[in-house]
Formats: sequence, C-alpha cells, structure tokens
Amino acid sequence: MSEESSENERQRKLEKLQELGIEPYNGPYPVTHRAPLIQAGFSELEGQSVAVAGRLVAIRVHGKAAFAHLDDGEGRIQLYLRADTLAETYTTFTDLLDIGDIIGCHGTVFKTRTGEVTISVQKFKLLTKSLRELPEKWHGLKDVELRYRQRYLDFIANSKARQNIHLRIRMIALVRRFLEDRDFLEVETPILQPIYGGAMARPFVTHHHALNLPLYLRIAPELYLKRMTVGGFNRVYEIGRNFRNEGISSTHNPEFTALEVYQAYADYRDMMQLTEELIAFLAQQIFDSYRVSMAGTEINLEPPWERLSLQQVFRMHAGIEIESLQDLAFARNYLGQNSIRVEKKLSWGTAVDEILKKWIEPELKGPVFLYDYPTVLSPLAKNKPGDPDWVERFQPILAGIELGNAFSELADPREQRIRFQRQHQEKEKGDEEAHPMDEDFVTALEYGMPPTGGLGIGLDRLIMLFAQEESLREIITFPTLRPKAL
RNA sequence: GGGCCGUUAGCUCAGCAUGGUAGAGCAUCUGCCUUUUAAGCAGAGGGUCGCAGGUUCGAGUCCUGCACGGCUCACCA
Repeated sequence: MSEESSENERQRKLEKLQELGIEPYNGPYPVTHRAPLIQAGFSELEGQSVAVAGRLVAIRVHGKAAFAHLDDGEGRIQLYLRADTLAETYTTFTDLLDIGDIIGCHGTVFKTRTGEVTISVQKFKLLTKSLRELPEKWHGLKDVELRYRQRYLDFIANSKARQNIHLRIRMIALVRRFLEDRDFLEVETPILQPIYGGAMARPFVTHHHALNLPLYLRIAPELYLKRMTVGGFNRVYEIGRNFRNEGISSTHNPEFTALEVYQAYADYRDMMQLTEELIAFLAQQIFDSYRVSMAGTEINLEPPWERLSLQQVFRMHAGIEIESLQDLAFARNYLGQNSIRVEKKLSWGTAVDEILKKWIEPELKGPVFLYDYPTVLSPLAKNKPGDPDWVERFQPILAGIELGNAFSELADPREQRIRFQRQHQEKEKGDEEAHPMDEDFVTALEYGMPPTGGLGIGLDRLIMLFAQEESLREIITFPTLRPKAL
C-alpha cells in the first residue's frame, strides 16, 4: 500500500538517522526569533544570526543548494541551505528529512534576488521526525470529515482554520477585559448539577458513583449565578461550556461556550446597553471599525442599536397584532398560510416563538434588540410592571441569528414558584425541554435577590460571525463528531 | 430522527448517464540541477474505488442494505 510504502520510507530514513547517531526526537531548541518578526524587522536583522524552529512545509532541492519553508506556528519563513556551508549535514537534510519534520536551525538573515526574507542556514537540528505524509501543499485539506476528525491536520494545512482559533482566543480574552474593566468578577459555578435549569433544553445525564446520584451537565449556569447575586456578588460573569442534548447543525453544537453576566440593581435596559457596548468594543478591537462584514452584508455595530418590541416587529414583518395569536384558531390559520410547520403542541407561546424564529428573525439583519416577550416563553424573567402576560426580556439579533437572551431577572419567589409549577406541568405532559422545579433556587430567592439584569450570549455564534464563517464547527476547536466505526 | 448529496492513491480530483484489466496533479522514490518558491527536466513505485450483499459472462460504474460525513428540515443558543 502506498501509505505503508511512504511510511516505510520515512521509517527507513528514521533508522538511517539513528545509524548516523542523529536522535530523531530531540529538544529543546533555543529559539531567538519568530517568522513574522524577522520579516517585519528585516532592515535591522539583515546579516544578523537568528534561531528559529518549526515544521518543514516545503522543500526544494537544487543540487548543491536547497530552499525550504519553515512554519513556526506564527508564520512561514524561507530557509536557504548550501552544501558548502553545511558540509556532510547537507545530504542529511536533502536525503533524510521530509516535509512535516520539525527542525530548529540558525543562520543569517538575507533577501533572495526575488526579495524574500530568508535565513541562510548555518546549522540545523532535527527535533521531531514525522512519520506520515502531510496533506497536499497547494489544495490543503478539503475533506470536511478529515478536517474535523483530524483537526491538527486542518490546522497544519489550512491557515484560515488556525486564524479562526486565534480569533476565538482573542475575542474571549477581550470579553474578559471588557467585563473586568466594568468591575465584573469572573466566577465558576457547577457544571455537574443535581437539577438542571436556566434554559429550555434536554440535558446530558451522568451518574456519580460515590453519591449514587444522577447528575446533569449544565444547560446553563443561570440559576447558580443568580444564587451568587443573592449571596452578595453584585456583578458576576461566567464564560464556560454549556451542554445541550439536541441536534447538531451549523449553528448548534452539543457543547458550546456561553457568556452569562448578572448585574444587581440593573434591568434589561442596562443589559441592552452592556451588550451593544461589548460587541462594539470587540469590533473596534478586532476590525478597528464598527462596520463589520457578516454573512455577506455589512453591519454597523455602533451603539445604540435599534430596539424593536415584539409587538412592533410582528406588525412590521408579519403584518399582524401579536396578541391576535392568542386566538389559537387564528394562529393555526396564520401559520398554515405561511407554511410554517409547528411540530410542538400549538399554543400562544409556541405560535409566537415559531413565527419569530422562522419568519421574522432570519429577515433581520440587525443589529437589533427584540424585546418584551410573552411570559409563557420565559419562566425566569420578571413581568413588565403590572402586566402578568409579558416579561422584560430581549434577544440581540445579528445577521438573522439569535445571539443570546437577556432579561430583568424574576426576583419574586412566589411568582417563581408558580412559573416552575407551570413548567412542571408541561414536563408531566411530555415537554422534555420544560424547566424542572428547583426548590433550592426558590429558597434562595426567598432570602432575597436584589433587582438584577442578566445576559447570556452564545460566544461561538458571535465568533462565527466575526470570523465570517457559516458553520459553528469552523470556530470550535474540536467539533463534536460521531466516532468512526471500526 | 426525515429528505437530498457525497465517500476512487497520503492529499486534491477525473472516471460512473452508455458495465469490459484503475487515471491525473501534488506528495514519495531514482537520476541531473548552487537564488528557488505550486522550482524544473527524465524515469519509477503506490489502489481490497467507504463496508456488505445482489444483478451480470464481467461492477469503481447498475440495484439493496449499512457506516461515516455534508447540506437541509425538525429542536435549541
């Protein structure tokens, strides 16, 4: 087989290297410079000696001289190797090293006649022998299954894949900086929870042996973060993984990274401001502009963002009064006319939700805050003053995508208990995503939670939009896949 | 979970409508080559065509099932 013969070829070279007394897995190596710095600082570095280390990604042998490209993780730099400088080690390089091998080398910086900044190698050291052939140099690794399964190959072969992860890391660091600057404390709350909550979703279930207890992987940290505001932590946030046992799609992964923020003595209007300022800050830091190209259109993220109540948006985009959907016969008729399929049991809440998600939101370029939601859809949000049917809740929409969810938190333990009981009834009726009763949380509210604004943002989706990708998997370091059957 | 599409050399892809001994480029190997950059020139090796059945004298190609993946619908952020 070809793979075998190629591996044997590399195996043969590895054995030959050992015969020559060259250790094929070596290290460390004292690196003095990184590729982008050598290129940027050429005028100062010309003629100077530098030491670099990285993976050989291209080799061009021209008889008694050779060129190679080294990828050091930050960039690529060309190497120039000559038989007269390197003596007998020159043939070691040309005969026994391969694309994919990791080496360290030092030499002087110069420019070739074509103007490329290059290191004229004085000495090199093999650090790691690669036993498998890398993906093709020109087309890279295209096969999406291989790209996600062997993500390390994707990162080696496709610079956009690497850039996406760098962007992700940078954005998350910037979110932390933004919140630290506003005196929010980053906290850690349980991922393993005896009662899951804070969202409507099916959980993953696991089991603790010593306690002989079923535990759920959190679907959201919400109820614990609110317990912290009860405990006197007035500005908290958490960035972490949530787990939802739902389908996988270009905008859903079973584990995803969410930001949740809680600010005591604030409400959802403050959270709107926090949201637009946060995302505008990210755009400024990353693109140096409020105008950002997302999903094929330019979006202006400069605050303040448009704010549309559900009443307004239903009038504008659906041409109906939202309350008219409380008449289920009308709702059924309307959904049918617009060929919106509803698999769940039709109710006032599901009708609103379906029209919003399938009909209205995809049309909204944004950025826009949709606000004031029906209470039935929001078991943890606070009612609008004097109006039990509506809650103070909003969702930020960007390029037709729901980026998150926020509300004035429900602090009244009596009302919270009733909402839980209603959810519990839905669960009894077979709604697997209904919120379970959490007595301990209600108890916490009975001790008193300050008025609080809460915000959740799906960071993966935000990163996806900033990365100009159309699938979450492109910005998730290791996307969830079914293991290959043997 | 449903529908549609895909799976051929290490990688990127042809070949399949009309069945007849498996192709190209890159990579690899051999030879030549001291400023190339998808280096070049000459030659060579490399395949249970995703897996299992079926139809057929004959299947990469047609049919069925399965696996994995992508898109999409459904659910959710």
